[in-house]
Amino acid sequence: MHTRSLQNDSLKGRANGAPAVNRLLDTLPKKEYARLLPKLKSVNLVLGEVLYEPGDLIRYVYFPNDSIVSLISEVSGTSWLEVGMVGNEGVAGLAVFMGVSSSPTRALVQGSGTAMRMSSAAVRTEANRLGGLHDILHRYSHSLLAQVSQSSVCNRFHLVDARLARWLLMTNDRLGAGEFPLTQEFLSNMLGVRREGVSKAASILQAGKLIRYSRGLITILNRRGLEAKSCRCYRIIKAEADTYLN
Amino acid sequence: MHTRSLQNDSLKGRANGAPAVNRLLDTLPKKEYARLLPKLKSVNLVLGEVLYEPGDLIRYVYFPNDSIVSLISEVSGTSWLEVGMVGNEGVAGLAVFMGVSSSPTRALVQGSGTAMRMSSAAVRTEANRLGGLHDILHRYSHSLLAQVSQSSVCNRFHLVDARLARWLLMTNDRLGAGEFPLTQEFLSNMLGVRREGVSKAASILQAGKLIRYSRGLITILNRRGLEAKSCRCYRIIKAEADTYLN
DNA sequence: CCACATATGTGAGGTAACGCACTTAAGTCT
DNA sequence: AGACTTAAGTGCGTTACCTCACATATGTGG
Repeated sequence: MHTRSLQNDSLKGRANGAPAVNRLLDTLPKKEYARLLPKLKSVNLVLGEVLYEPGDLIRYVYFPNDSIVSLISEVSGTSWLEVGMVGNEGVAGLAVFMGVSSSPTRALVQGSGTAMRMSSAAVRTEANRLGGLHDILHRYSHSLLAQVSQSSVCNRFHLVDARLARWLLMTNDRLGAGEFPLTQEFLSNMLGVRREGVSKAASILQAGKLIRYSRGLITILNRRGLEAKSCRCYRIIKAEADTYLN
Repeated sequence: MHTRSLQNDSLKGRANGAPAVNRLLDTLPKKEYARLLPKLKSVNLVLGEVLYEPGDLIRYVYFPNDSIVSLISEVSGTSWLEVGMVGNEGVAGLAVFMGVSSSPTRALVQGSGTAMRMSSAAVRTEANRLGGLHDILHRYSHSLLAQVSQSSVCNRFHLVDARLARWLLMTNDRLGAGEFPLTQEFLSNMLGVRREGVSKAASILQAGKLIRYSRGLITILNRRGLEAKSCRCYRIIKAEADTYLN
């Protein structure tokens, strides 16, 4: 739809100079990681890029470092909703590990950055080998299911400004940066509300000095405040994502 | 909350005399099934029974035959929402297979019937053995994630009567029976709407001669009509659940 | 600098669902 | 039979969000 080319300032606003690494891969024993390394390739993901469409053969699986991938579902051709968010705590393309070659959701790059890419064939091989990667992918699967479940509840019950706050916090956690390019139009597809609804919600957050935004660039001014404004879902999802990594 | 004891007429209204079996276990090669059999025990699940609470240690994993288990999430102490439904196409307690000992959702028996029960310890052993069960549980994980994702979208966008129609169809598919005991109060917790909302939606369906209900007993009168009334989400979820079983 | 595209703000009218307070109906218990 | 409990229907004011139709910015390219 709008896979528009976007700014190449993906590193702008990075919180610190430390290179972000995929935390899931980072849990692996050195030996196992060394074995996987030849199969991993670092790639740049750009905002708006589609990694795979629903039903498409998934060619690669992506372990984000400082990028973010949104898993989104379509409804009736016009509306969209993000059902899951994947950052350095996880992997996009889990279906392949599960022995399925496609996914019913679309994987859309929602935050520019780098990711480690592995071919689906290599992932399938790894899926048939017990060990560290196998185990951590299992635990991540559970974590992702928990995230999607909690988001489902959140999308059903909570007000748009609270959900926007949660979403910004989750993005901030994964992107590392406190400033990122995102239009309200884009956000409306993530939250499953009209653009005008995002406008209103964003105004509320800006009025509270929690964020600042202008023409597709959002800056987080007050994380604490955002956490207070967001629903408990943020903490619940974060807790689940943090603990599975041990 | 209301774990009220319920009627023992769980077999009433069964569509046909054929004993329902868990389709997931049914895909296993005879040899593997024979190996698992000693670890499986047939148990009766009764409407309202809680198999595990959020955070609880999960002791057993359940492969429903003709029973149904709802996975539900709590919001702010008062509201509930079903995030997933498990029948003979799946298993309740997948977290154990994923190497996690508890789940953030509550597993509530939503349709009485039998299930095959396996201890968590046995499941953990099986999880570390590649083979048929391992593979099918992988594919089921993907299917469940798809279901939860699609439900999330559905809960966000679709009208209560369409969602009720979908829910009744999904229950009908899993329970086999065209008649089942369920109060509107119970349904309101599944759909995440007020009891009055269920009352209104159910009236609409009854006015269209699609269902009949009275004091906690619902009868499906016109499946075709229900399918027309429900949103496309029903077909999408069903397709995903049917194909993963090959 | 000016046209133009894109991003955002706003207001009016509509609606599905909520919250609340009831009533009505259908079983159950003694 | 009568009291009681539980299930379900109804009406009303409120609300968050939607739909639609604009107005107003803020960049960008010729």
